[in-house]
Amino acid sequence: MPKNEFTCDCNVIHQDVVDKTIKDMPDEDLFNKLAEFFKILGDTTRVKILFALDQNEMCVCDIANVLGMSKSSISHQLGTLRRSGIVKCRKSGKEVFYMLDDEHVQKVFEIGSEHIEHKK
Amino acid sequence: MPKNEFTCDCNVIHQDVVDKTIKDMPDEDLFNKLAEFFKILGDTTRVKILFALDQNEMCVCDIANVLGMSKSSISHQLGTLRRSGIVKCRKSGKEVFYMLDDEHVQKVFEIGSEHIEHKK
DNA sequence: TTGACAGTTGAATAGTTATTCACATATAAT
DNA sequence: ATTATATGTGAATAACTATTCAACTGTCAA
Repeated sequence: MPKNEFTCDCNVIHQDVVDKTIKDMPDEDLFNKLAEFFKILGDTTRVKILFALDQNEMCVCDIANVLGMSKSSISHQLGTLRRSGIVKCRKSGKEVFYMLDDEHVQKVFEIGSEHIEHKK
Repeated sequence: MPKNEFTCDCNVIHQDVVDKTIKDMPDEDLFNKLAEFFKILGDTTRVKILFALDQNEMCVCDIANVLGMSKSSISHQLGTLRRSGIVKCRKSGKEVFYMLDDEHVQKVFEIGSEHIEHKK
């Protein structure tokens, strides 16, 4: 069994499994995008915002009040969520209404909740 | 409309929506656990490990070879995944085989992939 | 036009975290 | 016993990020 000295610091122990797994691994790009998506969901504030927006579209001040946080903080997070295509917004006078823009978020939340319930 | 000066820095604009949303918000604890779960999935290395383990149980060296990373780094990440109840392991001589311990991970991956495909 | 307010944004700070390094432990083989 | 190897782990570093702060834009009303 050859040592992969250029990629890692140990021998391949189960060559067949390693080869087959490497062959079946998707592109780096997919892994990066998947991780990015979950990273966005991996923050308590953003999870709360998304949960709230799943019930009603809301303006920044409303969300700030629901979460008990500053407008600025909420606005920063909404920017992050918008840039990643998870929420979208609609302007109306001085207010900006945010809403979900991704039906997958609800599903992922459901399954995440199942995971939590299961691990109790 | 009263100013919530102790919780945020702005007025409530849509009192009805805010009240209803606050009433329907789950416990802080659920949000924290959800965010924790997604945070675990929000790292390229861990996503790759989980994808690999979804195909075969593998020892640390195998995973290190598949990902082209150091044993130590992989071991640290496996520890994180194990502590969060997403993978489990089985010892066999000098080797430790890791495998998935959560059927929700596959489902969440599927939906995450759909999200990515959808956003192209 | 002036003031008030909704929202945005860049910089700074504080906290978190992934990887590396060095070392420790455990098991198997000689 | 000794050596080699498989894995684990604490500390350190570097990179990343959430929130705050201060300033700014845009819109409405007086």
